[in-house]
Amino acid sequence: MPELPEVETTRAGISPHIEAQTLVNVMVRDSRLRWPVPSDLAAQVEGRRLNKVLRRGKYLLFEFDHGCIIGHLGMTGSMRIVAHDEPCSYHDHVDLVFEKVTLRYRDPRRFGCILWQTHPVMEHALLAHLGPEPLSEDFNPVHLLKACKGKKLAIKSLLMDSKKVVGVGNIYANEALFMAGINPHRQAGRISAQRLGLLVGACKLVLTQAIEQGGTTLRNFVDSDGNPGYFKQRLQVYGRAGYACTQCGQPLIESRLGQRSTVYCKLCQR
DNA sequence: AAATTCTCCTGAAGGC
DNA sequence: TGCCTTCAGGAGAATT
Repeated sequence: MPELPEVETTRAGISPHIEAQTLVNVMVRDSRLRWPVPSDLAAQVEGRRLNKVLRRGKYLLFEFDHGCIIGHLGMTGSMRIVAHDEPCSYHDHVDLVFEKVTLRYRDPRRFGCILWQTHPVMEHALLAHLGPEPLSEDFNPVHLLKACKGKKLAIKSLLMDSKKVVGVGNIYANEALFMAGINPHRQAGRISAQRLGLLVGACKLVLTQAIEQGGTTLRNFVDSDGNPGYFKQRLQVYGRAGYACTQCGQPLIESRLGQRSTVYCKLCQR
């Protein structure tokens, strides 16, 4: 399930292969994604030169002079560079055919999207109200303290709210809260500034490490070359319910928080 | 306004 | 072996 590190791994993997190339053909085999692939997508971009592949949160932005293709991998999406004659298979919904290679979008569960936005791209409804990037200076203890002030919802839910900070999904929210020693169920407004500062640092560290490892492969995430990520070996709590806490040895607890699997140590996280 | 629940979807995993 | 049920979850939309 792609989170920010997986999306960044994808962006870094595909961009050198397609930047500065002309997009010669858009092939939509199945437009039924989270939102329909725009029927005018081909007309917008065919024959145009791709400038850069950017990322905002978990959105990939394929930037042309006049606008951007906005892509999201949802739960099970992936984008790979393939040869023009590579046979496609079930769930390979969209191909962006460039001069030298094809970018292939695959998404079995179809929770992702492929959209078009004429510049300025950040005015798109999906992008306009996003919080700061977690690895930027704008995500800092003061920002998080302000976001948490007076809030009664669980800190984990707040951390996963893209209006507060983008890119922190379920896996890394669990991991960051463990690293910071904070119980995921604790009300956001009832955490000291100092501990929120620790949490900011934990988010940055866990995301940075995951990017260095090429992301986390749980079920079917593969990067742009079809390789899995290796961060799974580093996970401390996610997927380890019932197993021993790496700090104190007590069995880790699993609970549900906003329909999300939440794993933590009752002793180490308060 | 804030918080919670619902919704989309398919493959994997577990039970019998 | 095979069919059935349950579960996973990104995040916007709908509801409380």
